[in-house]
Order: sequence, then structure tokens, then C-alpha cells
Amino acid sequence: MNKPYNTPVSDTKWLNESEMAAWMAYVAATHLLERRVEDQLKADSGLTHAQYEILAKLSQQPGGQLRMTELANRLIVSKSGLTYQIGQLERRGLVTRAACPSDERGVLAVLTEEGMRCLERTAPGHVAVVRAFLIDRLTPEEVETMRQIMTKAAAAMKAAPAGPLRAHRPGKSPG
Amino acid sequence: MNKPYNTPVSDTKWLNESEMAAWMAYVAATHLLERRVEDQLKADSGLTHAQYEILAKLSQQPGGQLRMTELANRLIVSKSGLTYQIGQLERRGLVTRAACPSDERGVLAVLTEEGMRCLERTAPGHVAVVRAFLIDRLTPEEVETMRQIMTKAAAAMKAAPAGPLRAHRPGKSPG
DNA sequence: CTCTTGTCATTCGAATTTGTACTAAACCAT
DNA sequence: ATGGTTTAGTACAAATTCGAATGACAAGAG
Repeated sequence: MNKPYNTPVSDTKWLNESEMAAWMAYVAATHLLERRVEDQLKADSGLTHAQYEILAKLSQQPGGQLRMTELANRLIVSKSGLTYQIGQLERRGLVTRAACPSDERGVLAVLTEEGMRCLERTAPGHVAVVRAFLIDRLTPEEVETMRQIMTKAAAAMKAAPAGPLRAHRPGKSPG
Repeated sequence: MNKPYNTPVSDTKWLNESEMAAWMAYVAATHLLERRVEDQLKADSGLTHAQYEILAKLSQQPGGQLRMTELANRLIVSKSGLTYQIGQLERRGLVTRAACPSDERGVLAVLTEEGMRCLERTAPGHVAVVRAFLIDRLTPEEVETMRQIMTKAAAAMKAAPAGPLRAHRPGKSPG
């Protein structure tokens, strides 16, 4: 207690020019890219990006199946949002729901044959967009740096609990 | 016409390991970051990220004002979506609508005094999140590379017309 | 075994986003 | 001037997202 009045209420460390430019370009690029991806998928296959990500994630799993909650966590989507989209995909025959053998409560989202075919049919166009607007614009070094950046950021956010921030101290590994 | 049957229908150039890792990490990081930003803004000021971006963009303009369509284009949001959000912000007194002097049809979105104060109050926490999970995790070189990457990608997408893709040929400058 | 607590998936309501349709105004070539 | 075409902003319906509440099952302590 007894905090001095002259303690600055806001000691914000603002972004410098490079950081600000990086952040603003990131935000813009993200929105633009999302829109391009969405348009391509819609036009080519009637899938939304969210739905494509579901099929893609399932296709990477042995048996093409995954529990609902696990899938939601990996896709970084709410459980209720996933329930809705799995419903849509099921309606189109691209995914089926199956009972989980080990847990009576559990539900497995399972990629169907047709879902796999749809994914294989759609993937080339999707990859083309990702290449055309991002990957092919970069040098291999830039791609590698981007991988590092995004991997670090994602790891930080997966690790940190929700709620107010704790400061990040760069440097030594945890030990 | 008369296309040989042996022409491969799909000659997709898939992503190599580094490219795939970069893209997947980007997608994950993007979703995670959006969620963190959204949570912080909601908790700190009751703003959504979309609303914060509107206030921020307006605050950068002389007079804190911008035409609706121009604002929508810069934020990369649909016009109808912007109409809705400006309505929300107006309801909270953070933005006002004004007639455009030069065009009878036009509407100016204008940042109010209170809107400016709200932004100033909210910005520190927002910047803190961007720092904590992204900027502060990177070296200055990585920040600079990210700026380059995202700037290039954004420029490519702003330039390219909507619709099917045209191939990107890297190399010489246009001339 | 039984009770309490926690987890899994879904349902429901509220909020947001987009595309299309629509009205008014500007622009432009007769 | 004047009729035809664009453009600006909004209204509306459809789709999607999330959080909170719900019901069924699991897990652990006693």
C-alpha cells in the first residue's frame, strides 16, 4: 500500500516504428489472406475455411478421427462452434459422428471417404492461394524466420493461462 | 482444345516441410492471438477487436474522421459490417456520424472526445498483449523480417483483383 | 457402494459478419 | 438539360461464432 502519487499510472512501453509497422502489416495481411482463402474455398468446393481446417486436421489423424474437445482445442475454436460445424459437415456427408469406445460421453468426429475425396479435390486450390499470396513471395530464409516467429508466438500462447498478463522475460531457458 | 489426356489434371506444387510448418504455425498463432486480443479488450474496455481497430484507424486521421467506404476498405471489412459496428460505437458515444461536405451521399465516421479517451485508456493493455505474446518474443531482426513478409503479402493481395489466381513470377521489378 | 465433483458434448440465445437489394445522389455522354 | 450508369450508405436475411446452461457419464474420496 501507500503507493506514491507520482508513480506513473501508465508506464506503457509503446511499439517503436519497426514493431508498429510489423504489427499493422500483420493485421492487414491476416484479414486479406483470410478473405482470399475464404473466397477460394467457397468458390471451389463450398467449404468455409473453418470446415476445411476440420477436414485437414482429421485427415492427419490415424483413422481420420478425433474426439470433439480435442479437435476443438487443436483448431482453437469453441466446443459449441465445433459442434455446429461438425453438424454441417455431417449433413454433407463429409464427416460422421461415432461413439467413443473408451468413454461413454465421448464423440468421435470421423472423416468419411467422401470427406477425404473432397479434401483432396480442394487442397490444390487452397495451397495455390497460400503460395500465390504468401509463400511464393518469400525467400526460403524468410519462410524459415516466419516459421520460427509463429511457432514461438503460438507456443507462448498455448502455455500461458488465460487472464491478465504476466511479463515475458526473454533469455535463459527455464531451469 | 485437343488437350492430351496424359496432361496431369493436378500438378499441384505442394508445400515443403518448412513452408508447411510456417503456414500451420501461422494459422495457429493467428487464432490464438486473435483470441487473446479479443479477451483483453473485452475485459478491459468492453470493446471488440473490430471496434478497437475502428477507433485506432480514425485516431490516425486528421480530424479523426473518415468516409464509411474508405474506412471499410482500410479495415478490410464489408461495408455492411462497418455500418453495424459504427452503429454500436455511436450508441456508446465513441463515434458520431456526420454529413460529408463534398458528397451529399457520403457519411463521415468521426471519433468523439470520449472515443479518444476510451482508446487512450484501452491502448496500453492492448499493446501489452501484442508485446507479451508476439513482439517481445522476437529479436529486432525477426521483427523486421516479419514486417517485410507481411508488407509484401498485404501488398500482393491489395494489388491482385479478386477471382481465380494468376501465377506469381518472382524476380525483376515491373518494367 | 454412494456422493460429490469434474468432464463431454450439445442446445440455446445473443452478437457479429457477409452478400444482396434498395434508395439517393453523383457522374457522363449526348 | 436528361436519361443511363456508378457509387455511397443502409436495411435485411442467412450463416457463423461464442458463452452459459444443461444432462449424461466418469472419477475419486470416504
